[in-house]
Amino acid sequence: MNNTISVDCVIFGFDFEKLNVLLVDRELKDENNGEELFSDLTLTGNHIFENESLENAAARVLFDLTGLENIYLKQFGAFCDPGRLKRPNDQAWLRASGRDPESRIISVGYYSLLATENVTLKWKGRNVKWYPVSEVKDLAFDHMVILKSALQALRRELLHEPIGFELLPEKFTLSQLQKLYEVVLDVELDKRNFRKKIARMKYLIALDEKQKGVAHKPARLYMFSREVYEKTRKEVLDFNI
Amino acid sequence: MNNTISVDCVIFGFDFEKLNVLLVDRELKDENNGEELFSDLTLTGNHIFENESLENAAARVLFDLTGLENIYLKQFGAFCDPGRLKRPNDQAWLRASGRDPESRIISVGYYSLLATENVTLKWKGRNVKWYPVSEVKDLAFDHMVILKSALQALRRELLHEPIGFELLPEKFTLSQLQKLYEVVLDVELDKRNFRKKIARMKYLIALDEKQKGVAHKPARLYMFSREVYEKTRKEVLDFNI
DNA sequence: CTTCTAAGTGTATATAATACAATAAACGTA
DNA sequence: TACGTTTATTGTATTATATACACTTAGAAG
Repeated sequence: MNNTISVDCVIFGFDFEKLNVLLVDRELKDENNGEELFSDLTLTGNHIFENESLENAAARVLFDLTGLENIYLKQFGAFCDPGRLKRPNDQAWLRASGRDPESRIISVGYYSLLATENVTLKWKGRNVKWYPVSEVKDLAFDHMVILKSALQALRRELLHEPIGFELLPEKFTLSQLQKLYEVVLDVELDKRNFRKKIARMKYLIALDEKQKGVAHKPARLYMFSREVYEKTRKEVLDFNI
Repeated sequence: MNNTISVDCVIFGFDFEKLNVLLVDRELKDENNGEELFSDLTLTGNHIFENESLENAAARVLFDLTGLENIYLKQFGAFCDPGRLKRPNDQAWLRASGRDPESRIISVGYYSLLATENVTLKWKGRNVKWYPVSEVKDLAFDHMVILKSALQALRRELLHEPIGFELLPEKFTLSQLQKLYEVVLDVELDKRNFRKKIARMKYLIALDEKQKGVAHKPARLYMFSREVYEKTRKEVLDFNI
């Protein structure tokens, strides 16, 4: 019973319109006739090596898939699916792939945040694509449970920590930031009230720079200052029971 | 390489004065001369059985230790300590106990909440005691990291969900509830403002019953109604960035 | 009946949340 | 070059919540 622990990465990307998640189309074809045995979607995961930290394993999975390093990664839970690999589709895949059916017991979930704009993905031959989170209906194994848990954790985090910037390019407009909150939290926000609120975040730096090439009044660009954030961060203790 | 996954339970108890945690004094004596080889403190943990869910394993650890069931349990993280069992004290224990030094890689942390008043603990021969959280300075393995993480998770949770009641007996006074918040969050709260705030929680039910045997004006007793909570729970979405 | 102790309660002020609409800047096109 | 289209930007009035603060009351003990 080897390799009982894996990490699964829920890689979120924002494209200014919707929240996406990176999924692997795990299609498998018959070696003889090329017939597609089945096709389904999974999160990206991998086993952890001996003497490798969980965090490292997650970063490795992300790097292997995208070639990106120093990406925001947050652990959001450990999962064990008693019914894992028990579903017909998964069993078919097991038979076809020759994997050990008992090879995965526990998986530790990490979500990571990317601006899709920033990413030129190196797929290394795997069939990987962005899918709008709102349209993902079914995933292999218990990955749907894991995805929902990741989304819940992301929402929670977004409400209390300045992690939205991880989903945006370095320079962004306030409307883009607002849209990000609206999309992730699935709410509509008033433009003026939103700006009043974020005006209090000192770590949001207004640049002397504007959007270019847009067919309307160009928006001012802003950036996030981690330095200012670290300095002005007060111990968050709202006591809003 | 078997049994690579364990759960560790951080068992919090509240005694109306301070927050306590249940720790095992892992003292080990020489079989020949009865000399104490060392003594240190650990959280309570155990390996997970095959085909056992993480949640079940945590509940089992709690039950084995205390004889209690249906206790509030919350997963707060997965940990892997690369330096685990590398410290001199832990190595001494390893040699003395004859355990496999590689036997634990990952541990999944759960915290549980108890009113110490409610508990008559069945130690099953183990050397287990309540320790004030604020006085715990050093634990074996990476258990100090895990305890700090549990406390952080508990604080976060306490601010947003009605879990404080899990740390109180069924009937309690408002002053006890306030003290609980003060102790766990390490703040001082104004009595009147606190009561104004919790007056909004409909699931806090005032009973027609008072404290007895106290040498001052007796306080009214309250209880928590899970039913009312479930019904009146609005999707918490403060958008307090 | 006096003392001791913690329980219980209200008001004024400051801060934050919400609801709501007109003007400005860039581009494309007639 | 005037006009239409599109999104950016800004303020005020109202309501709700947060905070600061001190006296009276009920029971027990002596």
